[in-house]
Amino acid sequence: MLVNKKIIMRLLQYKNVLSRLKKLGFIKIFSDNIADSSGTTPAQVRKDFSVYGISGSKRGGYNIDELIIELNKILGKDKITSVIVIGAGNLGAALINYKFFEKENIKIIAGFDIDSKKINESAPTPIYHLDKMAEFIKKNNIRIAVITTPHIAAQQITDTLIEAGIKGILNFSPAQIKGPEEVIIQDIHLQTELESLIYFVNAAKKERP
Amino acid sequence: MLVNKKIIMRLLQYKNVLSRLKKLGFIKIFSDNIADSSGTTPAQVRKDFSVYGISGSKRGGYNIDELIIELNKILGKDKITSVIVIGAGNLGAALINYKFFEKENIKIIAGFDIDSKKINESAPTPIYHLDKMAEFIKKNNIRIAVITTPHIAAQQITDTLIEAGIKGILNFSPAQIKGPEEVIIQDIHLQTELESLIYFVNAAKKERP
DNA sequence: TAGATTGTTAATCGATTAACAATC
DNA sequence: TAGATTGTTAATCGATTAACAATC
Repeated sequence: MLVNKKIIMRLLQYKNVLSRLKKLGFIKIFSDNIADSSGTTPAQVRKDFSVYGISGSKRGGYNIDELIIELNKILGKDKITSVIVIGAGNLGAALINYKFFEKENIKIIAGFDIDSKKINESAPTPIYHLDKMAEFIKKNNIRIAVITTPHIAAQQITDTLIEAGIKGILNFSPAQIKGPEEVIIQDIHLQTELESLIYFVNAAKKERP
Repeated sequence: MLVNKKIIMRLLQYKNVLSRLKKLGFIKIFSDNIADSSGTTPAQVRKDFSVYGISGSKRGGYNIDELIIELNKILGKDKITSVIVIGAGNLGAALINYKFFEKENIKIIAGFDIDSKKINESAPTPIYHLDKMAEFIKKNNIRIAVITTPHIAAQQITDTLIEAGIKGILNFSPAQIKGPEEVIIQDIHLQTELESLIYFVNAAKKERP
């Protein structure tokens, strides 16, 4: 499944970077500029564009408005996607209140938790009890869920989510959750990311003390 | 730099998975078990072990205790690493209060923010004003920082961090921050991750509607 | 024009997978 | 022993990079 995740991640990154460069007043842009502000190389940028049939003008670079439109078309960023968050602990609550998503047509419309202290059905983004999750997904036709629960709960919640119709899961729990092939599961292991950073810093220190 | 990030991420994952399997009572373990609970393949597990000189016994698999010890040795998980978090907004506050790190010898010892409302120097993990950051880093010999500030502030904070002695940065801001080659910068683009998940779910829907 | 940049092909590089001999 | 699993080599696969002709 994740065959071309890397290229899609880069295209999304280009799109996000271009919006910012546009705000700064850029009208024309070169593969070199894009690469620099996306953390990749000009050759990579041109290659990615080539694969998806995006072309600029030789010598003149790319028109930033046209580029953004083309990327948005490829990336299907035309309609709003509703997302729910399972687990309203520290991380879950943070994501629920994260403002950056809405700009990109992503709307977190509800949170769910098993702890009655966390529940607040009248908040701007309501937090419901886990019991109401399956029904909510079906009623609102939700396809995407974010899991921020502890390890122990993750697989059971995954099963319920998929049963109710969820097709994509962003998993922040350390659990290796499993589902049928057609459901897409992407993991973000915060702990492992931080551990690997520490590893490489220590390794570099050993090399040149 | 990130040459072998993938293999280190997997070794860390194995280690984390093994601790859990140990708690479940496993004494011997096979590459097959490890692969299954880490989301990889048995061949990959054996290959990774082979690269780092870890061996088990043919037919008998691996002794879980010995394996954990070897992995911890390779991964340098013997001493506690202190980490600071810059930005005490939703995400920053969540990470500061995230309990899962401490088990892995990672201690978040302070947060920093520019907003005086966020400051609380007497909290269990104190939040200081940004002005005190450089001095704090030097005084406490901090090497690792996590950035959760908005885009606009990220590069300037990065410069200050590096100037003060930080060697590794985990960057949650959407900015492409830059530093000297010897400083390790790892990005986690939450927005892009979620967008890519949505992309693939939509793409799959088109394939089989 | 001269110089710079695109677009694409071919070469390289590295990581994963397959396969299987060794052996417990 | 027979069967299962490791450890390692070779084959495959895919992604990145280099190079350069086309051309604005």
